[in-house]
Amino acid sequence: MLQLSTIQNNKEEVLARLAVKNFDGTKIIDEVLAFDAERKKAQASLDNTLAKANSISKEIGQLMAQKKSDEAEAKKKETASLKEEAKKYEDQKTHFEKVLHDLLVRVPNLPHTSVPQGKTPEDNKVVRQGGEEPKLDGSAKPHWDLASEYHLINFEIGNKVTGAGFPFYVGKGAKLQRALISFFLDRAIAAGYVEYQPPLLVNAETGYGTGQLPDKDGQMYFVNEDGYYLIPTAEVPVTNIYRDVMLKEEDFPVKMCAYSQCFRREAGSYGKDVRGLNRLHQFDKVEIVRLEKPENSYLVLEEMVAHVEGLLKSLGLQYRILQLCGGDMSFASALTYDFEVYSAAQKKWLEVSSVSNFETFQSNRMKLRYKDKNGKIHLAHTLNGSALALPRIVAALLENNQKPDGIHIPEALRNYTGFDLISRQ
RNA sequence: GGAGAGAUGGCUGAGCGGUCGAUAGCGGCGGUCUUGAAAACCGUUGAACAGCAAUGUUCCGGGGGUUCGAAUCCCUCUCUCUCCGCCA
Repeated sequence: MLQLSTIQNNKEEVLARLAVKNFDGTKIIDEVLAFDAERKKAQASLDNTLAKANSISKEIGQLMAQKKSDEAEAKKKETASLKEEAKKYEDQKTHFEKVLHDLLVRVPNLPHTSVPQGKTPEDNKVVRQGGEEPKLDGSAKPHWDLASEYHLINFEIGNKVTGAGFPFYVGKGAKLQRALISFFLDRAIAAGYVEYQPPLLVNAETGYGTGQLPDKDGQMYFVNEDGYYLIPTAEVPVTNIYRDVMLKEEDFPVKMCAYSQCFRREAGSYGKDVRGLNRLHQFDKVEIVRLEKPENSYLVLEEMVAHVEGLLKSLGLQYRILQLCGGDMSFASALTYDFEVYSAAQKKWLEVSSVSNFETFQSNRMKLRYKDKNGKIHLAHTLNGSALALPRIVAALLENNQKPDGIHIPEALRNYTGFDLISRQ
């Protein structure tokens, strides 16, 4: 959530930057400012009333100590009207605070000044491209055919046991999953990230902390009985470890990584690009999360991009890095790079990672702060990225490495899989 | 699931319904002493909001209540611990 001071001091700039995300903030920002003024007024009135009541109470205390109970009784009557007044201002204050918060929580983060204007994925900017285009002949098959031909992934039994979007991984398919997870985690750990295994269910407060709520309510699976949400990404539990935490300057950098399964309802996205592994309700992902001082966060973002890029190079996949345009960015992000790998048999680019700097948007919600050397308190910056999401990596690996004798496993993975070829039985 | 105990400042731990934002110890910071360090001694040391400031208000797990006045009494929720039951 944006800081009130940012909105108060730079209203015009805030509106202009929101417009880059195609968000018309004129009405809501005016409301925010108006309600904040009301809130302050109520607070000031309440403070005055309470100050009066407190001083009378003290006098009563002194009178009682001196056994002057008559005078004390007289004083008590004076406070009756103050109590009512205080109650009134208290209610006002609570009301305005709630309204203000509900408004603020609906305003997206400001995009970084470098973010290009745009409405659709076509407006994203290609930053760079790497890897070689896989050479396949006309008989190349998409991964869903390969998956069934080599008995790696079984969508049908997933349909039967749960529903669409919940496949079973089988045999070498399952092993390949495990290999990728271990490979990604080991690379993150080697880069200095501390591994966490987070809970897969979180409470609503946590959902608000990272910005999924209220924006993405309805996209998360919800366990009604206990009020828990299934996590759409490990970012949610891992970043919230630091909710309501006051760090010291020397605690930085904070580098965390986590493997988790991710659950997404994907409501409203049926029909398009959903074949095979392209879009699932449950999938595996290794996430990297960082907390940083504001002055370092954009350097760190580039570092994270380099880390993800290194993974894709190791796997020998052709990839490109996009800077997302305002319209394609998430609610909470200030700057996002997406990674896509080329799927040779489907002849299209598949998103496999998203690396973002949230600046203080999440930390303001979470009260994630640090004290600098002078004891001044600041909000920390939060960043995260997928490193990497498995399903589309698996899709690209299967498709791009299909040869007449089977599917070849990239060198970097062979220590993890224990095999270098998936062949027909 | 049943029974009981508890939640206080960075940590440990006191706290009678009326100068309690809170005793004390540890830790932190500053100083004295020392060539330097340790020890000892002295001082200092929570946060949020409003205000140029003086200052005021709020915060003793969360929420509600009683009272002129609540860390202290009552209700409720959450969490932690102990015992019993169940269990991968």
